[in-house]
Amino acid sequence: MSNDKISDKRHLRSVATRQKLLEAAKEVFLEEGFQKATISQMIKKANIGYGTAYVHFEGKEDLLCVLMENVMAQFYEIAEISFFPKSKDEAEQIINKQTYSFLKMAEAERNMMQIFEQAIGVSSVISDKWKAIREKFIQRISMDIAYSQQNGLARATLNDEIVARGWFFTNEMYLWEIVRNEHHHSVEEIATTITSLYATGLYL
Amino acid sequence: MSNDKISDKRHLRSVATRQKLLEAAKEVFLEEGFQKATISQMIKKANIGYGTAYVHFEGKEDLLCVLMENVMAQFYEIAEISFFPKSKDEAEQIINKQTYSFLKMAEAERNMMQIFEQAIGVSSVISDKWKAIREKFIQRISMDIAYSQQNGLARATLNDEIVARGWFFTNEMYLWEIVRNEHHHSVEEIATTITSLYATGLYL
DNA sequence: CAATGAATATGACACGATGTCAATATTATT
DNA sequence: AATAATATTGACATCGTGTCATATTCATTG
Repeated sequence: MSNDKISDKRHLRSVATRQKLLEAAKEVFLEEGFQKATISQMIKKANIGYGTAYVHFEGKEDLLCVLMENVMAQFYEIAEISFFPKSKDEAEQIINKQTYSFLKMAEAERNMMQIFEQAIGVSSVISDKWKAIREKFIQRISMDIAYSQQNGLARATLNDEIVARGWFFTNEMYLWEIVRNEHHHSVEEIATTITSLYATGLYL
Repeated sequence: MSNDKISDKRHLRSVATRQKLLEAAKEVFLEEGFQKATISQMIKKANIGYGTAYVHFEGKEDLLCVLMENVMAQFYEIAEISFFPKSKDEAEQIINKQTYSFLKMAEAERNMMQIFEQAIGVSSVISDKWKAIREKFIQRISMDIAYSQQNGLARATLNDEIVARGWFFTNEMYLWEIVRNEHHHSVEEIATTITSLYATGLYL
């Protein structure tokens, strides 16, 4: 009766095993990568019964979704950065900051982002999660471009959505390069270079 | 003795079964997608013994590699388009043409490219094939940028490789959008818009 | 506090896909 | 005709998955 569920011993045990499994899953994912990782490995490492895993999660994908929740939330935060520039230079400055934050996520969360990238190629559930993030960014960027065009800062002849998608694509692909540690330049240099190219191309 | 292998009945039979399997594989891939497609299905459709498949190919991935050979060759051809502009306008024109050819491939080979994209996310062999194509393009674009910079046509302050990668990434992501039929604009409009943005940003 | 019921955990099982291999069949050569 | 080389075959072992009937643990009720 008191505290509803908190003091329910069964519920407490349930939460604990769920947590054990999540931690084991993270370890296995990081050791094996998404594809080679198996539920069986995670179950062994978590010291629970085989069937128990399926009580708490639907499978590998579901497990990873939960493990990536906080990272995905951070992306949504970055997408929300406000954008009301009064000049071309201010616009470039804001964009540069956003791009930098975006790419820095790749470094900060590299390990799990590597798993995430592998999973995107395999699991439609995970892929959809990332697509939602992508569309969120593109929608925001489109609005930013439209705002700049209405204020006479940006070339109005260009279709905002096409530009927004193209711009995000550059950012996204660099993100994955950095995640894979395959980038040959500093994140700062990449951010400033692509931002400069973009701002010069779009703004007047 | 005559014609070495052409008139070898055994060899002829071998080539025929290999071909039967390739054709069956293509059908199954297109019906089921890369992930759901199974070797067993292909074998059944080709009317050959189970083990026979593994004599000719190492597995699904290997099969798809062969099926994509001609498409991949076409990408390499597009990458080779010569680039010696004498003005900003001429540069934009050449770039637009190349981008258009590139994106048109997505439409022309949509069905198999869809399978290819799925496979890239799953198979490291296929993924490497695409990475090689990507690096080929980026290398060529880098050279083109350096050429323009040396001739005073393009902003020399920008790092050519960073710009080249960013530019190709935009192209590539649009390619996959078109492959998936998820683009909301005509290929022409996409090509001219992103080219205009790029050329304005890079050229003087 | 015993008994009943609900929530949780368990592992044996059936299924489907893969790749291998010893045996077989077909064709070439001697 | 015998032998060798090449190509084909399907049964088998293996592995990962997801389900489900059963068992266990805990809460509630009379």
